Amino acid sequence: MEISVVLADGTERKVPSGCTVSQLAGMIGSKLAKDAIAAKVNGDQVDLRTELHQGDKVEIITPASEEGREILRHSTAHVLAQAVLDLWPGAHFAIGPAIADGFYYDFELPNSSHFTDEDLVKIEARMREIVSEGQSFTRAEYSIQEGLELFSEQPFKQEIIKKVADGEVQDESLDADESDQGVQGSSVSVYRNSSGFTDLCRGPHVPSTDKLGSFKLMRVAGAYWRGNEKGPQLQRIYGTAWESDKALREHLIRLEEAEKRDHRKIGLELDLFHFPPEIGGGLPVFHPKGALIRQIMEDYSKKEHRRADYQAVWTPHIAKSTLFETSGHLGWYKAGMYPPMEMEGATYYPKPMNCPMHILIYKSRGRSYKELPLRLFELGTVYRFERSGVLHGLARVRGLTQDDSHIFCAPNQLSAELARLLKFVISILRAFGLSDFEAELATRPEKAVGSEEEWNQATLALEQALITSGISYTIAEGEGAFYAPKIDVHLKDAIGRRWQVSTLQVDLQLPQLFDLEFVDSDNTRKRPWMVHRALFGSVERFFAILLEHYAGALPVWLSPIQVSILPVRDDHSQYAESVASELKKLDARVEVIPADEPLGGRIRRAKMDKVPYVIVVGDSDVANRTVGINARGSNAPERDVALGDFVLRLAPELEGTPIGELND
RNA sequence: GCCGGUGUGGCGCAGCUGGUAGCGCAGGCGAUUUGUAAUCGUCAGGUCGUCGGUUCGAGUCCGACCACCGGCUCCA
Repeated sequence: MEISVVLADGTERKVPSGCTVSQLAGMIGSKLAKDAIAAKVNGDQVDLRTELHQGDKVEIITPASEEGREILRHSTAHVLAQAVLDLWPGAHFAIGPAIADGFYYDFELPNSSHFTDEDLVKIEARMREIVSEGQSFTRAEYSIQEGLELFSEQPFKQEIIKKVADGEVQDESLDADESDQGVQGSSVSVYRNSSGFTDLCRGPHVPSTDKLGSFKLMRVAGAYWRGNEKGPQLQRIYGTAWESDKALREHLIRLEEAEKRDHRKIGLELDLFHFPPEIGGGLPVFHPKGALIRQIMEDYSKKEHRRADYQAVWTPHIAKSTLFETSGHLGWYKAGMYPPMEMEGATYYPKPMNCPMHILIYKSRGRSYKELPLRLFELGTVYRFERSGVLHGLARVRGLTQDDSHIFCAPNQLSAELARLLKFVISILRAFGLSDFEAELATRPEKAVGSEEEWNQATLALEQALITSGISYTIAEGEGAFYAPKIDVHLKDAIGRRWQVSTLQVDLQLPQLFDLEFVDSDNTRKRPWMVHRALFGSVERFFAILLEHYAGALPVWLSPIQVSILPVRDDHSQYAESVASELKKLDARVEVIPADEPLGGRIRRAKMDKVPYVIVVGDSDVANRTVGINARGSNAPERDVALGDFVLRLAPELEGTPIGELND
């Protein structure tokens, strides 16, 4: 008896009935048979041992593919669990999914002991033994009851099984980690190795551990069970796994490259900022070059906001508790606020957000519909009491400056305003050379103020704006701020990392809490809607993103020093100065480095400072009014370029900042 | 905040099982005047994160705290 199956390329193939995926792979080619680790049959991932049926669409999965690597990583996570359970009898294991570039597994060790870095070495050695033993992975199905018995010593596995069995959650509402764990409706699937190690798992897995091996355990970390801070804290081991040693090596090199881009490291090397412990964690000081870059960013932001009809305002850093009581911050955001200060019988708090202050400006007098949308803008510095463990260079600090604005508009203006705003966001981010965006629409969280209907209204307006703008977005259920749904704009930097930058929030609460109103054209009083928005997110975080995106080599217009001029000998310094003053006419930031050190050393230093143009001038340049140009990123100097030509070349780069695209 | 790790001159590091700190770069000074990624010499600089403890003696051992790194949770 023969059946026919359809291969990935669409061709049909006759195979004997009862044929497995693995056998099919063998018929297609011996290399494929060797490489195959799993397959996709009619869209579902399955093991190689799976029997084929008439009409099945079959796609063989090999390691060097996204799906293949995911399976490798998942299987390697199982080997990790097996190794840990071997080495720590009585250990409990929880979940162990594949993640980007690798995998992890969560454990609870006996006597609440912890893994150390040395343990990783031992575990990895044990894992390599398991791999070399070539243990097979075999799938089996059990009833819920059998599953509970099988894992009677494993409370976390039991919890996973029970949670679904009790109907407490629907399968589709499980988060990705848990839905990988092999519980579906009334049965559980488990994978058993030939050694006897058994894990709850949906699969598929590689047929045998000897398909694995290009992996490395990276680190241990604490992780809460089910992400619940109040629940038990487990010991998580992270690892990375690849289809080949070469791919593994390349990944490790990529990590090293990423490390070199770390803004904290670059900040130190380029002398931009630091975090004095004397001041306190998460509170940076900006050195002259860093402050200059900041200033350029801020100046650009201010200019563009003016062009987009925002009005600059300025507000203080602290306010009485009553303000934050009215705004609700003391009710909802107290944990994020710095502790209060008592003064003359009043209690003052450093502001965690600028909105209440901007609202007071709105309220300072009656407002007419003619003024709306009213856009108040401030580079507002706020203080947030971030928990010590979350601080991360400039990307997560306790004192930050937001390019913050609050827009007050009539309800019927909202969607046009949001669409305009998204366009503005994109134009600003693009001006900084960032172009890979994705938005997230964050909806009502569990803990929220305001009625469901209001939330729906606001969320709808945001979604409408997203659709109009054409920017791709996903919905983040329940991720909104307590007072408002929001659009968060994420961007991808040069090496593919995601950062959250801009945020747009439609707030229906604060206008009510502060009883805001405007007089409409029909002479009735109406409540405005309010939009909170920050485009950089925070100046500090955006600064960090730029440094990492450009690996410190900022575009010319953002570079603190744009041109270094190096006279070859002392007697060229007069000419060097004249070149400098020529460039300064263009507002270029120029330095002349005197010839009291050999040229090679001075060039090296300027290059390491990532100066965009290193100019060398010597005898022939003095004679002919030329320069030697070393452009950043090029290792071939250009000699004898006419000074005038260099000026023409530099001028547009100094401008750098594209004019914003907003002109409605 | 929680789990693991780290903390030696401005920066990068060495300092073995406890016997009172070294190197390179950077910095000062002097010499060198140099055509494309490190000129030579010389000088100075550290109560080894802080506080407490063990010890005849602690950078080395113990404890607490602070800061940082990697995660978790949270978030601009």
